[in-house]
Amino acid sequence: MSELDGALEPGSEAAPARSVRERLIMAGEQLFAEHGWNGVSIRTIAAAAGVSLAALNYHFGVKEHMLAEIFAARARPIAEARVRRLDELEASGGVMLEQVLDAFLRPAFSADVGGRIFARLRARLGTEHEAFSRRILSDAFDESSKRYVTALARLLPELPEAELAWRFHFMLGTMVYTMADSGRIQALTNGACDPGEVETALSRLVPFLAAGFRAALPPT
Amino acid sequence: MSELDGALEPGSEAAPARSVRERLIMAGEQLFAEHGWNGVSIRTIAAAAGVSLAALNYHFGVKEHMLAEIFAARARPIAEARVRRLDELEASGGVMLEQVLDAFLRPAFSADVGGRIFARLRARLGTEHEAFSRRILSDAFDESSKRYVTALARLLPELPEAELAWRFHFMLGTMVYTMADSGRIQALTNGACDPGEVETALSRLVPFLAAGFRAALPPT
DNA sequence: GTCTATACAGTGATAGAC
DNA sequence: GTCTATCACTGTATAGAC
Repeated sequence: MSELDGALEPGSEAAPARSVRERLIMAGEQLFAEHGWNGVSIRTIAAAAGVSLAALNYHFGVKEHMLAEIFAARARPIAEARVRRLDELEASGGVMLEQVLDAFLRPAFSADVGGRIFARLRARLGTEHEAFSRRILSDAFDESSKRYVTALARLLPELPEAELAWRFHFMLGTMVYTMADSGRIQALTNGACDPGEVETALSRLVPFLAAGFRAALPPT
Repeated sequence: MSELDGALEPGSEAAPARSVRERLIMAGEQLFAEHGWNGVSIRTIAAAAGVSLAALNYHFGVKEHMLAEIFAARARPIAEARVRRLDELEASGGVMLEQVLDAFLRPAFSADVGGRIFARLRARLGTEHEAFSRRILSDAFDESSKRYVTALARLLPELPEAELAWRFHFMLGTMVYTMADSGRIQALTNGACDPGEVETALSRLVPFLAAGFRAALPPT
């Protein structure tokens, strides 16, 4: 972004001279991940990035905006991966429900870099219902999620629209709660189950959800 | 609790003279529910209860302890109702999976008084994984939840212990996420679905979860 | 034991100079 | 764009009255 970056010799990735804004975002992401939203002050973040407190405030205004930018930066690749996988599936013809669910869930769980960081952030936003948190989530995920709802509707044609929306909502609950890794399952199983293992969690989650999506309609 | 309460004429419920501690807890519950954990200061709570700041600190020490007491007060009746319903079910003989799930979920959703208040608190605690939050949840729910895991294991004898734990964990995810009412389902359905309606949510949730619990084991 | 008054270090945010 | 200085406010602690 900074016009100074161009002066670096080519081939030197991870350029040591990043813009102030980038340094702040990197420091913020790491510190928020380590200590949580309230566990770290913007002063600490500014110091870690080597800038002054007011410089941080100049770039982000309020603390929440900083979180929003960090979140959006991580969320976009996830939403894009979801859409790409769905495209591939639909192009390949006969799609199975399990494949669609895996395509939706896997990018969120994998989250190439800094997975845990993003996961807890996502979980926390999912439980707030202030306008600010809603906006962050909507901007990041509404578009791709609606594509999945459409795809699921085609796979489950007998399911009324509202019922499908509920089941999609339930899926989000299992996903967010597992990503949050609150320690509840460890407490109940004396540590036998660990939601931190991506493949284990997914191999458990997908069949569970697929059965739920296919469940017979409740008697009205 | 206060010995002054006895002086009131009988039949006057909602006694106007409560102990300082009770007034603080009532004010704290309402304000936390409205504005969230960080949205309200202990000064505000103390003022709402008509006592001084230091009096609040005398009773609760740190802010977190106040939340813990409020949560425990709401959680205990829920855990008790769960155990009572399970006792009744088991005493009546032939138990259906759907009945067990309903018995577990309904008390959390109903939460006779101040339902929303508690629901959001529960959801938020479910996403924190600090030792403090874990302890609150464990103290409140581990015992009754383990009874349900046992009951479910009897109903689903072919399910390995670990698999059952995962599915129980997924159920908690759908429950907490629905109770949190984050607005995601409204965003995706343009407001057509409202998780705030207890009977609607339960009638959707129970069949979904029952199918998930009954799902065939994934191929190893 | 219960409560008040007061003080303190640290927070997010802002104003205005450079 | 970035700084210094400062603001109102937070959670917490203590000393002492009843």
